[in-house]
Amino acid sequence: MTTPPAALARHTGFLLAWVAAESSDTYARAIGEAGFTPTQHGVLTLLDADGPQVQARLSERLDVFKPAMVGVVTALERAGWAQRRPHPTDGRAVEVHITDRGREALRDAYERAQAATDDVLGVLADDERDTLHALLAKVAAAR
Amino acid sequence: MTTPPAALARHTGFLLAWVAAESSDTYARAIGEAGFTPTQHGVLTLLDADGPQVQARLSERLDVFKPAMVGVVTALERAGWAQRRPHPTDGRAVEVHITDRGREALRDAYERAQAATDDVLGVLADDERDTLHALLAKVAAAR
DNA sequence: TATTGTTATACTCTATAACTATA
DNA sequence: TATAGTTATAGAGTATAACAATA
Repeated sequence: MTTPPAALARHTGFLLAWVAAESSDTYARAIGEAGFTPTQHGVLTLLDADGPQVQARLSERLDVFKPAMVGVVTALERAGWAQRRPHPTDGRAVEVHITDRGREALRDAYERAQAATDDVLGVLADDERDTLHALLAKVAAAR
Repeated sequence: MTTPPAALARHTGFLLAWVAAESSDTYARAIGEAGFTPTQHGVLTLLDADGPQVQARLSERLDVFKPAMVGVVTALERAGWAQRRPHPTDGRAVEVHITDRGREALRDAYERAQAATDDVLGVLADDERDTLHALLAKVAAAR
C-alpha cells in the first residue's frame, strides 16, 4: 500500500493504526536484521533498563501470554543474550538476566531501530516530532 | 496491560504502536457490536465513499490479500450490506456495490467508532487532537 | 487454594500456490 | 502471456486448558 484512502484517513483512529503499522513493519525489519523479533527486543530492553525479572512479570508488562514468553526467553538464552537463573527465594520462579552480549546486541538493534523510526517520521520537523511524542505519551499515560 | 513500561515509552515508534494497539482494540470492539470486523468496515467505507469497486482494487487499497478479500465480501453479501454484480465490460471481474442496508449499518458503526476514539483520545484537548491528526496525516501522506 | 513455568492444543490471521475463466 | 476471482493449504501468532512443583 502506498498511501491511505482519503475516506478512511479522515478518522484519527484509522490514521493512528495505519501509521503505526508502517512504523511497526519498518521497525520489525530493522531489528530483524539484528536478529531480534519485536517481543525479544522488548524483553531484553526491559531487562537492560530495570534489571533481572521473573517471567511472569515480563509477560504482564509486555502483555504477552505466559506460554509464549517461554519460547521468547528460550530463544534469547540460545542466542546468548539472556540467562535463566533460579529465583533466590521463590523456588517456583525463574529470574531472567541480560548478558553482556545481550547488551551489545541491544546497542546494535537500538541504532537500527532509530534509523527505522527516522525513515518513517523523517518528514516531521524536530519540534513536530517532539509534539507527536508528547501527545502519544499523554494518551498512553491516561490508560 | 495498564500503561507502557517507561524504558520502552522513550521510543516514539513504540509509543505509536502501543497507542495504536489500544485504539485498534477499542475500535474493533465498538464496530464489532455493530456486526463488523475491521476489514469489513474498511471495505464498506470505501464502497460508500468512492462507489462500486472491483475486488482487486479493494484488496490493493486496504492492503488485504486477494484470497482474504473473497471471504470479506462474501460476509458483507450475506449480511445484506453489499452485492456482487458482474463487471459491465470485464468478464473476469466482479463489481462490489454497497446496499441501502449497508449504508445504515455504516452509520451505526460510525457512531460507535467515534465513541471508541473519544474513549482513547479523550484525554487530549480539541486542539491537541487536531494537532495529532495533522501530524499523523503528514506522516501518512509522505509514504 | 493460588501461582510459576511448562507442555499440548486449538484457533485465528496471514501468506503462498495453483486453478478457471477471461483478457 | 497476464489478470480477476477463487479454492486449498501452509504457516505464524495468539489464546486456552491442564499439569508439576512450590508457595
